[in-house]
Amino acid sequence: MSSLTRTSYIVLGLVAECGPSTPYDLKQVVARSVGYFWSVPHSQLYAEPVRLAEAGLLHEQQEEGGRRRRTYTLTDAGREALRAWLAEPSRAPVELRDPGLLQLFFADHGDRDDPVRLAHTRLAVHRERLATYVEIDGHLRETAPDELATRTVRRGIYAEEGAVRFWQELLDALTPGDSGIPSQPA
Amino acid sequence: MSSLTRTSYIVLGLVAECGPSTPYDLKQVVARSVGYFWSVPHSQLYAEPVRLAEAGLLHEQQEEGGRRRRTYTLTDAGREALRAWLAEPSRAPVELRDPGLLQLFFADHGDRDDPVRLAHTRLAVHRERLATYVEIDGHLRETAPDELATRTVRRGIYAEEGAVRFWQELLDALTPGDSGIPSQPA
DNA sequence: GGGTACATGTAATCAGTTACATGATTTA
DNA sequence: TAAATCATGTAACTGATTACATGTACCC
Repeated sequence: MSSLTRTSYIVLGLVAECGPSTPYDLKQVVARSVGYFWSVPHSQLYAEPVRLAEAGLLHEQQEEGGRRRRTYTLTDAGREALRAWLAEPSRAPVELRDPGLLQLFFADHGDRDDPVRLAHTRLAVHRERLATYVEIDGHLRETAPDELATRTVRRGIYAEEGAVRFWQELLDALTPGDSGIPSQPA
Repeated sequence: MSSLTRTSYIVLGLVAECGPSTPYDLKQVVARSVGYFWSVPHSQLYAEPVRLAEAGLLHEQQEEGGRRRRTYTLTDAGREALRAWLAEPSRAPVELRDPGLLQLFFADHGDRDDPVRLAHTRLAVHRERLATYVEIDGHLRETAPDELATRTVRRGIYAEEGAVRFWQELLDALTPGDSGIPSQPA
């Protein structure tokens, strides 16, 4: 019964948000919300509610017939646990955990041209992600401009912009004068 | 013998970088380099080299007397594994995993004034981290301006700047007109 | 010479990942 | 009606976290 994990609060929060939910419901919601910045493998969305139910923070109800789906509801204790967590702002630092950055960090031990390819690859990844966020942002600004949760996507946008800037600068530094135009015109 | 993890490559990379190392050496190095963006608990720095040695990627040598410290060296196979990993740019996305952002995401289910306190707390955390990076950056620009690994700290700087911007904007939005100067001068 | 911090490791637990498995719908 | 995809779960493994434990050096 060790203290609750981040996953626990994600589940509690989502059940609070969405009302009674099955693990599959949670999976769906995660995939188009929190999952962008904090992924949870679907097997955890089956395992974690079981733990939370044991701890009395969720109520579990199982279908009689058919698939015997389990539906989870927030208990009062669960709601209280969520409030308590929210009331205590975390001081934990963000870890970037950027796989590309890791590869750059050790690039001295690879081949000469790895970093250029790395920068190209990473630029593509981040640009794609940035585009996704911008689109979501535009959509949310229309449909739910005031909600706090809506704001979170801006955090992603700034982060991706920083990443794009970083890799672009690296690329510029690594390919000096390479503008696509031959430097010695024939 | 499942495929190598990120931790594996961190260990391989650090041993490549630092030469023969004990787990404690690795712990020290991690704490003032990679650890800033990809932490590794020290117990892993004991466990992982054992696995890598079994896989033939590190060579293990144990002291005879005293503490019987174990020192690890890169084997040819290890060097090759590192090269191979570096040659294949990761396409995996970065996950922000910002605990504060998680709390903001679910803030609707907490108390009214949680978000303001959250923003203050997070601003402090990110400003502090930003200052650290700026200092490291200044130092590295003098001592090792060319190395690629040196560049990684800029990634951190941009990321922290984005974070500061985000939380500051949130704070501004939540405390409109609160400039420290009373709005109705007496 | 007693406390405190650094150095060095092990053990137990548990969360997370991966893989497997199968029933229900849709679609071609 | 076969194939593909969605829905719904379980099982096994293993890496990561936490806690424990002890030796050594330094400092007051």
